Amino acid sequence: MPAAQRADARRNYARILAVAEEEVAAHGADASLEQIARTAGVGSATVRRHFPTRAALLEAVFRERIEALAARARELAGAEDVRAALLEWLGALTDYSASVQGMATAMLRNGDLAPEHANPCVDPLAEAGDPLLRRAMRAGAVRPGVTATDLVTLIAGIALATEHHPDPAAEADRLLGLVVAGICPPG
Amino acid sequence: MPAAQRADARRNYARILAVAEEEVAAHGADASLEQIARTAGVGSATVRRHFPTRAALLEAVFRERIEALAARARELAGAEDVRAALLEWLGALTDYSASVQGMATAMLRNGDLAPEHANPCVDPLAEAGDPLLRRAMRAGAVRPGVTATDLVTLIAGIALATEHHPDPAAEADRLLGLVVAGICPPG
DNA sequence: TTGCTAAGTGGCGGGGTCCTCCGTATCGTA
DNA sequence: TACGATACGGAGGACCCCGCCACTTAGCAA
Repeated sequence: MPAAQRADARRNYARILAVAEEEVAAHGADASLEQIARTAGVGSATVRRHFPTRAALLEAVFRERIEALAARARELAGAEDVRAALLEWLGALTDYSASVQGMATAMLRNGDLAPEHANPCVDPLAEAGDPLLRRAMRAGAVRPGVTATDLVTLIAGIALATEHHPDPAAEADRLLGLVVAGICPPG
Repeated sequence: MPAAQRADARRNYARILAVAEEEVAAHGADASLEQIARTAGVGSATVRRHFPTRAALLEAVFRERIEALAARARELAGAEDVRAALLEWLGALTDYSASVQGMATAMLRNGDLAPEHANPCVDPLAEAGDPLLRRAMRAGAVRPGVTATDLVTLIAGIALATEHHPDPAAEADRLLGLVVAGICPPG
């Protein structure tokens, strides 16, 4: 039995995904599925067959990048300076979320109606960042009560909030700095 | 010369605005203009005539509330404890942004294509919060480099990021707490 | 090589939205 | 009351999402 999909199906999947990447990069998370189908040279039904929901497509589009960010977190988990390691990772996450169209939206828009049921974008990132965060907390470099999901959520929020800024990445970085340091000083 | 609009125009404006408030409260910032027109018993062109863009409609919908929040800021500007005053205002802003559908979106989606050209929702809030912030900074209660626009933007981002949470207002408050205190402790 | 079968495809139609145009009804005034 | 400017609303075009269904084609088996 052919457990795997047919060859043409796999080919179409790849074509659609490639086109979707460009289209999302150009028009954000609200890119037209119809347009993607047209550019990929397939019927719109075929797009829907491979990606039942818009969230599924966005997840696929950003999967590689998310995996790369997760890998970066694992690398940094062995760094000497735990605080610097965490901050570097947060910075990388912020840069990417703020500079790539649709990324932040994909993280925050819970495609399915599940209230908090494993967001396929936030979850892997939070899971990958968790060890980094725990190490930093154990070293006293992070205030207690903070979770990895909090950090990812905050960064996604910052990215969304700076989307219309002239230089989103720079502004997002600046805001991240404020959040890390806190609005109110030590005293 | 009738500088003012006609009586029926004023009536329609009010009807549309009232319906829009309900509709936005129910379906968020993406509420259907067509549906609003239908419920208000007017043609869709009439809606567009009074509110040329969706942003204009959202601004009108939230105008009163924004004004109320600005008034609260002016009240608090005379409070004894400057730090507490600022925090209370930020809390009020967060509560409202996170618990009312469409508010955060209205603040962040720059309707017109102007890059940073006076957002009619963020601007009045930032302006109203500015004295509060300045007083707090002068008293050393707030880290330098923070602007009122930063605060409003951050809160809007938090509100958007917690939109799909079971209890958005509570979660937003918690995240605001993290941001105020900072991720990294005093050391 | 040649059928055969089921996986895969794509076009079509329905329902919805946004937006613009333009003939018409209505208000306020002379 | 009659007129002119103001405001209205429906029609129509463009786009989009979505589900259905008849058709094509890949891949296995004889």
